[in-house]
Amino acid sequence: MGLLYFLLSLFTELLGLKIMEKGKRHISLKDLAQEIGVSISTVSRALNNHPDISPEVTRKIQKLAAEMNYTPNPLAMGLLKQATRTIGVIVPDLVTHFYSSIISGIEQVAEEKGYFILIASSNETLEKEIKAVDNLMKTRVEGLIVCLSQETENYDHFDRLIRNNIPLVFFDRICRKDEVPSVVVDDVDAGKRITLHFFENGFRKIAYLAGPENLSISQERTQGYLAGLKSCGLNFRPEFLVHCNMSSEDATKATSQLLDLPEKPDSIFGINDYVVFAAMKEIKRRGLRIPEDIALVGFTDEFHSTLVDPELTSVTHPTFDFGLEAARLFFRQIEHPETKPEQVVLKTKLVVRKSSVK
Amino acid sequence: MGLLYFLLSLFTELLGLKIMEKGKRHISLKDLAQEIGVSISTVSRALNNHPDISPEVTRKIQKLAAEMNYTPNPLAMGLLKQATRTIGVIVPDLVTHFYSSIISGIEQVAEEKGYFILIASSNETLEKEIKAVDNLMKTRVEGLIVCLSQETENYDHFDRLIRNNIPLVFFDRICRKDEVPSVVVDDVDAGKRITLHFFENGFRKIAYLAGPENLSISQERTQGYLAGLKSCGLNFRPEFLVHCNMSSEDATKATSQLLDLPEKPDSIFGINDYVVFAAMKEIKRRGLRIPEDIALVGFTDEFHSTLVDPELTSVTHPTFDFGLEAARLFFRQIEHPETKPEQVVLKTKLVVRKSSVK
DNA sequence: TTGAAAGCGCTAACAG
DNA sequence: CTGTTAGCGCTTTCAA
Repeated sequence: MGLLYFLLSLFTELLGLKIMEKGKRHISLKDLAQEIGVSISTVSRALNNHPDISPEVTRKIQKLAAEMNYTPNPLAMGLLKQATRTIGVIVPDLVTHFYSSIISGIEQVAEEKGYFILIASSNETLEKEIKAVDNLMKTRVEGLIVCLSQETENYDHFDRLIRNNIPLVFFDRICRKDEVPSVVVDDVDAGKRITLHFFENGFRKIAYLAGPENLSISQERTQGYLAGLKSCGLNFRPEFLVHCNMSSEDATKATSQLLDLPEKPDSIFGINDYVVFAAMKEIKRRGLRIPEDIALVGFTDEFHSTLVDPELTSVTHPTFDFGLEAARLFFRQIEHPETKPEQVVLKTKLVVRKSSVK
Repeated sequence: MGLLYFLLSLFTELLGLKIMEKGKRHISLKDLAQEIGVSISTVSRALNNHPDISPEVTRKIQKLAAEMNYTPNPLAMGLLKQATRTIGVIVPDLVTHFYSSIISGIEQVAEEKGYFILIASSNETLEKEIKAVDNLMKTRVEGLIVCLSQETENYDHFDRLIRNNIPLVFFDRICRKDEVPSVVVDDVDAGKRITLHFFENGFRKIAYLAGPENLSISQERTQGYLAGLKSCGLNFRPEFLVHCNMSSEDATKATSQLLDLPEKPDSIFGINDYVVFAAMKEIKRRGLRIPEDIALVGFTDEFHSTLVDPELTSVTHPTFDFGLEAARLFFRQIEHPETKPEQVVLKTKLVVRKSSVK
């Protein structure tokens, strides 16, 4: 470390700077002002290219600022402007490609607008979701972009935000549809399309591993499932609709339940990656073949669908666009607070692979 | 929204509060002071349980603060204390379970200490890594916990931090070993163990899909690989050591290269999830069987190892502990700035599954 | 026991 | 063209 200090002081001397003592982490306007011998406001103006300041002074100040790599203190700016230029994002988990990709989309728009995003995971629990909301609000994010946890049935923690006019956007798993802008996919349509796809490929005993009943996506896809059955002229069998949560364990149990039925289904679709993969493992564990004995379709991402054997037919989301749209809705609120809540519906794609075609 | 406003005003009235106008997002000490009719400093002291303030006043103020759910403005605190209680974390990607889990570990310690973490992804590129460092420093994080991107060979952006005594911790993929505390695993040992494992199971033509040459983990595991070969009495064949980056595409190409050799390897181990899964796909695509024709071992997480077919023998990291240790090293720097940089080495585990046993 | 004032870094209205 | 001042929310001397 001695060497480093030597280098530092050398560097300081070369620039002929008075300040920049050891340990000084950040340069302030005051530092620059003292260095040059003008007032703080002159420095501030110069850096903001205020026309009042003489060109040479401006140049000189900007040069020094660059050399000392001055960056405005966001805390001071935040305090002053009462705006932190930070968005909080809450997702059910960070491992799933789905959310990571959405976050990238949000990030892109945020960056264009000069905003940062603070990411928090609810780990699919209501408790952590509430905590995340509280923590993010404590840090004075300007608003939140959220995908509900699987447990969330009570919305008090969001109602508080709505009451205070704090910008909020829901995506995928949503609530308070009329008060909060949201981005979703055509879940009803997706559920229906899967059902039709099974039917067209000769499957008649179609089962659905739905997620928690409280989730909007579960409900909508169930609607699609029912509509699909109807339009195929198939009867709905209650025992073929099983709810489970988004964990491997629970999904395995639910799959078992289906496979233990006196009359087994010949095809299953599941609501998310964990559910589908768990189903696949359980089916294989029992020595059943996919798709010959049981066909399988899921909602997953490209990468994992083609990783497993057989490759999985699945509904893929336009995840990146999901993020883009969510961020856009967010900034619409920031920039035009009076805009009415809008819901953006994106299209999904059913990508057919081996797991569902005999 | 009309209803919500009504409820808000009702709520306000019930509490008999003068302030809390529409649109007021956050309560300040000033608000509380005005409400009660004391000075700001009295409120501040009361909330900090300063002994000077009379018990009744203290109680009254604390009650009001709770009712109006006052939370101190972290921007103001940060400005004042010159400490944001925020840590920046930079990982190569967010999709891999490995990093998500490490982040959880970091988060746990951070939370205990009352710190927040800001997560950024380098997307395995140097460019985004540098940007992430700059952005995080701009937001005045107190320091960084970093896993290098695969491209990082130049460390200027970190040297700047080191020069300024900004707390820094590297994990897994590290550099500046003597100046910066770090957490790694016994990579040499892991590489050696895999090689021995292959040997013990009858494989003699052992190949290694190494990552980028500049990465510490690549180098160390290569050492282990070489040591392993030696202790088995096998000769090192240069054509069996192939470098590739951490993408599926590149890994597929590298695998092809191995499989195109006049004398193919009978076993391969790869450095990370993407590499291993790409290798698996390519091996299968060519109609080769695993493990009969080619055995496969990788560094992956539990979840994905058991997802694929055949289940994958792999080295798993104690990811959560990784995060815990990294965070601890970080706080050691915050709390005892003079401590010498320390390197923590964690143990890996070789979990044997079907992909490597005939 | 409490209040007034300064200062953390910054901008903007107001003076010169 | 440039400096002075006030204030964003908070803690902490210093005064009373």
